[in-house]
Amino acid sequence: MDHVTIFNDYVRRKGLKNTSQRLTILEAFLGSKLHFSTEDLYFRLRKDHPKIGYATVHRTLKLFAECGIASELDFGDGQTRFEPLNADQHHDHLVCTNCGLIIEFTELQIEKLQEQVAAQYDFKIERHRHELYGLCSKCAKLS
Amino acid sequence: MDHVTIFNDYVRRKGLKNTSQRLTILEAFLGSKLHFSTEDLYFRLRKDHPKIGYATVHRTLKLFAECGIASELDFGDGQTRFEPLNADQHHDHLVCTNCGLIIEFTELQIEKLQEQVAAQYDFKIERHRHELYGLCSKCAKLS
DNA sequence: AGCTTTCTGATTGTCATTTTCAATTTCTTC
DNA sequence: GAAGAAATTGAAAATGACAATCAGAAAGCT
Repeated sequence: MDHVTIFNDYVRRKGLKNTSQRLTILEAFLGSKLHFSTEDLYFRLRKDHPKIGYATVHRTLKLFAECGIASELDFGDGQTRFEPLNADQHHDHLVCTNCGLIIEFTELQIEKLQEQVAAQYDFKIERHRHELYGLCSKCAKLS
Repeated sequence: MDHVTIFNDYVRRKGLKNTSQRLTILEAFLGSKLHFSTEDLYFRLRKDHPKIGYATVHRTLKLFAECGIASELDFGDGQTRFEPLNADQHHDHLVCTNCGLIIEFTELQIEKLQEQVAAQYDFKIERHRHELYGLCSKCAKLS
């Protein structure tokens, strides 16, 4: 089931409406580079769709997160970022504190160990956040 | 070396001053329950020290983080929390999304795997954030 | 004690995000 | 297709945590 279908189902189920803005934002969202902020997407949309307001972009991205096709990222710089979410493959992030580069990584061992930790405390994990902050290869060499 | 000594050394080294407010806040900080916000500590101090302002509490907690006796926690609810930091033992957190309970955990295996992931990308980790969100034992039973 | 520097606390500023609200659009039901 | 109820939009204002400002107060060196 692709992102568009999931979104449409969600809209129908919740009694929401299909608007041209939502469709436009959805397309831009899917065709976007990863890890963008509301502002990023707003300015990108502005070229072809100058009438779409910031609030609408913001509300629609929250809607995407709600229905499970986007995940919200918070790298602690005061800006929420979004990325399209694929149900089947989870990943976490390395964040360069110097140049802002973001690398995605997958480590199944860590995921398993997390589950073990949670089990130890009789805790039911809904989601997690795992980010490694530091210097990327290039920035480490410069300093 | 205890927290008070570290702080005093830092103050001396940086040419800062020892004030009664800083001492008061340091004592409250060390005697505090874990994972509190600036606001929490401010209101707690207010009972015995009504003259200490919010800004001073805020600046002093940042100072603690700077000199390494506190760590700043961000659980994504829009409030920065603080906890006294012990140099020798790192831990991460389980956060109950229902009741707000916070459990600390340590898992050396995960720390090691993190290092391996970083090495793979030639990345130099400065710090990390690892949080598991979900339902604690009690809240899982209620729902 | 005098003097320079830092600190304090009330207030104001900042900035991303969220809410408001009137006008518009969607979508069901005749 | 038109009418009406309900949701949506976009501009603007509100919110809220955090950071900065600044005049008066305190610290600490000589």
